Amino acid sequence: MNQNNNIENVITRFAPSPTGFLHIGGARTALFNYLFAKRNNGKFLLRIEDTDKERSTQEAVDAIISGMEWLGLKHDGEIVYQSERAARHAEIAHELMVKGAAFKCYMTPEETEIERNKAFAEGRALRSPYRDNKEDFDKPFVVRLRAPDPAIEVIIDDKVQGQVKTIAKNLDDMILLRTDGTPTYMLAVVVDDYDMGVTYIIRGDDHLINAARQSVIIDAMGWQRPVYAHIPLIHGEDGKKLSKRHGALAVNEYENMGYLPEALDSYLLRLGWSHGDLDIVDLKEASNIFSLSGLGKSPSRLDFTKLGVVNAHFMKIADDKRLLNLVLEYAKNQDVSIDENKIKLIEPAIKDLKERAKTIGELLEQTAFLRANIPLEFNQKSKTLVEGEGKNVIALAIELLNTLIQWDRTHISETITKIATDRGVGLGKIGPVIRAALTGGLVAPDLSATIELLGRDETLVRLKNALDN
RNA sequence: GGUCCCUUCGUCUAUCGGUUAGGACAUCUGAUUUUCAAUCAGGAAAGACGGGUUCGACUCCCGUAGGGACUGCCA
Repeated sequence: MNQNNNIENVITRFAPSPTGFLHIGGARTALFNYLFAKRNNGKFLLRIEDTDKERSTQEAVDAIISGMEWLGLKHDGEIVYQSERAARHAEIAHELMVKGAAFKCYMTPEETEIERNKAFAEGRALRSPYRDNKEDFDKPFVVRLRAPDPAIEVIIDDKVQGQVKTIAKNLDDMILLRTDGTPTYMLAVVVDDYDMGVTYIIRGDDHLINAARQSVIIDAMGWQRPVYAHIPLIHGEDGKKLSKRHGALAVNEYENMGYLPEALDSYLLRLGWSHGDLDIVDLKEASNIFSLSGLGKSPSRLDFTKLGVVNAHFMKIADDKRLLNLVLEYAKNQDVSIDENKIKLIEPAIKDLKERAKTIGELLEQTAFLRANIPLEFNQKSKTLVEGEGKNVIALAIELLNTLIQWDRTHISETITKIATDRGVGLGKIGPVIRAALTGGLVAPDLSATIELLGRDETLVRLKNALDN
């Protein structure tokens, strides 16, 4: 890629509030911010927006951090905790008051409610009766932003949404400092983004109107506005808002379901972003080509079938040892115990089995034929196959395989063909019988591969057992 | 209620006024076949609706319908 195409001085951030796990929508937002920073050799910062002490929890903070780690979205620098910056936020609020851009509002909650209803009825945003008051009272107060005159147009140039105009009558005198003097989100984001040097803000379009509100603060302070890119939200499979009903919101649930992080990254990337006909793109490649112009304006739906396909792709190219460990871990979570000698059987088989599985869970299922114990449980079909005439086939198989010198699928395949030839029948008569004897009906790879993977000892034991059955 | 955003095959999307509207997944058909997959070949499948602008609109404008967001001393 042409490094000269870099945009200078790119600093992005992901700023989740720790009120729950890292969900799929947040993960995508983080991903876009990460990629945009990487593409431009910039920085990707992480800030925890924990100004709401009631709802923020340490567990949520941990979940977000571990979720991002799992996805491979490493942030630069130290994590900024918004709650630790309250004094700085208050300082700016006071500066805004000095500039006349903010004021003390003494409305009680009841009075506010009445004003709000009035504004609602008039089709405009809340304005405080104290917005022009200069007098100090000995009463509890909040600090509000003095919204621009009603007729003024606040314009946001958004990289995704284009130019979005908001008429100021729809902008409220929003609260900057609560009665207890603590900052609200609206103030905190602006101050933190400024202090952190954030130049590009990529976030959900539920914040689109907030950009207008926040720009009022930025302008009042005489700061430079960041570049905005408001991306559409992700919807559930039914096209409705993503909610718990759709299940699987938290990224760690995807991990538990047996998806690979690089697959989730790749899938999420294509939800709302495109680059011509490119489909499956890994993080490394995306880091070279990601651009804001590839972002779409319309919301997209989650599609687990497609996620499965993408996951299958990444499983095929994943390291076998890593997959083995993931399978073992998955099995443990499912209370499936696998003893050492079975693991020895599974390890070399991963290479073949991963070609046939969409998830780690399916990969575990694929190992079932290896994990089966003697005597095998035969399903109805295989039971019939290993009886009667089938016994002769099995007997011959035992004889030939027993003396086979090179135990690999090529030679095994030759042996099976020989059995068919010896008995004067087609492979179709032989294969199913041996397969039934070896697996009892469980799914398995190609027959010769199955035999190779089972190994000589296990193969012969299973065949003899089927014979004695 | 008000303001803002969105609308191309079932799904993710390409198209940046002129294309037989392309790709991927799913689906269907065929090939392969020793289970289940995988794989290969081929098919069907779309511009929400109604007006404009233009020689020409998926593309630009307006309206309608549908979906979404915001409208907190939450973020």
